[in-house]
Amino acid sequence: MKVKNNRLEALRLIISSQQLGSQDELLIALQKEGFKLTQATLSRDLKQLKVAKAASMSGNYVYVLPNETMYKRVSTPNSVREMMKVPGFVSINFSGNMGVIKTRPGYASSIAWNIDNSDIPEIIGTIAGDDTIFIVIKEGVRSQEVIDALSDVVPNMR
Amino acid sequence: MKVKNNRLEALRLIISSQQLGSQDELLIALQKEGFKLTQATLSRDLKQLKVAKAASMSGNYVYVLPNETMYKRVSTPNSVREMMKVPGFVSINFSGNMGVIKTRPGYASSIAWNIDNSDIPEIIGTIAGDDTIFIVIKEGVRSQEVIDALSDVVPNMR
DNA sequence: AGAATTTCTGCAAAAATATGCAGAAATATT
DNA sequence: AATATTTCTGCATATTTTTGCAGAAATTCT
Repeated sequence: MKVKNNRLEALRLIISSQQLGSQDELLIALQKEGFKLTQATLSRDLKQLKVAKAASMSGNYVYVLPNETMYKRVSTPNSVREMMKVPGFVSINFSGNMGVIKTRPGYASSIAWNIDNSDIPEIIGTIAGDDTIFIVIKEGVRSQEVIDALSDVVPNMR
Repeated sequence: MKVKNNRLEALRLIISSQQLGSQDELLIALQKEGFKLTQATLSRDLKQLKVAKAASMSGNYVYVLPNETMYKRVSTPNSVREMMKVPGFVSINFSGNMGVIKTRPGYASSIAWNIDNSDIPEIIGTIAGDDTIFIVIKEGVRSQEVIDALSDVVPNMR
């Protein structure tokens, strides 16, 4: 849907450049750009973009774009959490039979080496760049199984 | 003021370890810790801590702690697009949930950087060699949607 | 193309959040 | 210690945000 995507993109641009503090303000800014929508739709757009509202230095509220960091949680009994403790590890996400690990710059190949040399049957192979690792997962294996296997097998991952 | 500072600290801890989605939930968590306060006060505490509420991956809302990055603003609304004006794009093709971008030699990492930093929700990660970029596409997203999103940030895409 | 299915959106109402005000509590001043 | 000053908080209410629902628009399937 072309219109909506454009609108989301515009919204992102608006938020990344201006300090607006209510949905009404955002709404007006969007309408100034030629988009026609209600506050309800805007609320949904914001939810989809994961835009957050926080207090600013100046004592007002501002809408802010999301980033990795803000979703980090500590001490949850989740194995992904455990993996966060690996030096350089940033995040892991899945799509279909692929997994993508994000690392701090320079860490990808070292982490990928650990994975390769752990003989995890759920993983067919990996390829590493500087801060990203691609993982190809065996057909029919669920992502949670991969996460479990990774946090179990890979040495010094926790 | 001892009590308030302790409360703010506790609030921070709670938010950094749990995923709570409304002030009432936070309120309950705080009360479980022995703090006595109303929603109004909590609202003020959150404002002071600059805690933000954003959508989570799971479709709910979560309160998140602030970080530097989220207050960054760019000078002109179009600067993102400006930054993307990098020559070198050659072609793009898809297979399953993967995309492959061919570039002129040496341009891949620069274009991939632009893609990564434009926060395109349809793309969960990229990896770049010298003249090739691999892209992993979010589950359920069609290739045309990716092209649409990319054409905003990669010049000469179509 | 036409039907079936999915996504999107406005409306209206519910739910959640922010805030003016006045008194309470804490801190500073004399 | 008493008084003045600043900070904090609850109450009640205004404001803002979210959402169920039903129809519209778009997309996918036959």
